[in-house]
Amino acid sequence: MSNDLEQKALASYLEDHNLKHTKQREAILDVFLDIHGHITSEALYQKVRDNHPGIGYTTVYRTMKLLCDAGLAIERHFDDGVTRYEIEHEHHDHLVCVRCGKIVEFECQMIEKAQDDIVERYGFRLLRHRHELYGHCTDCQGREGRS
Amino acid sequence: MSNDLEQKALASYLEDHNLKHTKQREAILDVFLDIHGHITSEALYQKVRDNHPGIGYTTVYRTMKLLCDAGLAIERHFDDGVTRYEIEHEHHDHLVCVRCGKIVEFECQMIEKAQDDIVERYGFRLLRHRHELYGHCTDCQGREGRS
DNA sequence: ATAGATGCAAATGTTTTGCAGGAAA
DNA sequence: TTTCCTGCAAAACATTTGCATCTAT
Repeated sequence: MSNDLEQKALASYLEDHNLKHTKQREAILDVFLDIHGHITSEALYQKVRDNHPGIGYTTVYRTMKLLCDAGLAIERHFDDGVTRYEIEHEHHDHLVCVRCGKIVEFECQMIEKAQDDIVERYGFRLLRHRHELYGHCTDCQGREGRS
Repeated sequence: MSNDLEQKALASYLEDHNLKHTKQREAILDVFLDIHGHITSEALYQKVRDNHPGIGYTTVYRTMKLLCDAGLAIERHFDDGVTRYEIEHEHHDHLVCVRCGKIVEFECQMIEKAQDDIVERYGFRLLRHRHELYGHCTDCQGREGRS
């Protein structure tokens, strides 16, 4: 098992919450961790089935929600109505190529700071934000087509 | 008719595109313009029905898409999976209260500039962006509850 | 007369839920 | 042996589409 640390984190989350450690949960976490990047529910389900044919769609959905609660995954929603998951790591936002679907992560202190100022100006208490830039990546510029 | 300017814009858009000017389209635009703010498809449909009981859900959806194409409305998607529409006006982003649903518009040159820098750094060509800050508004801070 | 619009019902696509059977503690 | 999980099928939910009918031009 190559993702030992995360498997342990999952195990202790399950234990703490009186949930059960099942082979499905272990398998889904394992497949998910090997992806790196931003995977859709559908694609993740397919990958899971490759190695574990018995696992159902429902279990993948439920398990990914569990992994989010456990702090191992993050759910993302870009502009195409499909849920994507990524491995939880330090905060960042996204650049999305609307032609090839490439997703690049970025991080900008100046923007974070500006957000804080805005939130303060309006008297809000900030919980989270969502900042996505949509455009064409280097490879896709000059191309006519779509997707 | 209080929204004369926009009705004329609609009329000329329809004419230019060989589409027909119907009482439904006129009525929906009129109701929409009187809203100000960010209205969901559902709420808009209800409002439309108040004054025009015959109009169907489908027509509201189709007409709002038309109004977007005509540059009179903008479609927004926040984090709750429901489409909202607002009157097209100068560019801005949004602050959303996750308790009461209040939506506040903001605009920040510094952020816009920072975005351009990021996009350039990654070689992207920017088409649009989406920037939403989620939190609790002044009125909702200190409240326990939800929604 | 005819291209285009409407409204209903049915379809869609994604995610969630009910439930009976199955596995972990 | 009880509690929690699983997988299937069905439901949910917001939106879209097919189609027969109707209407603006």
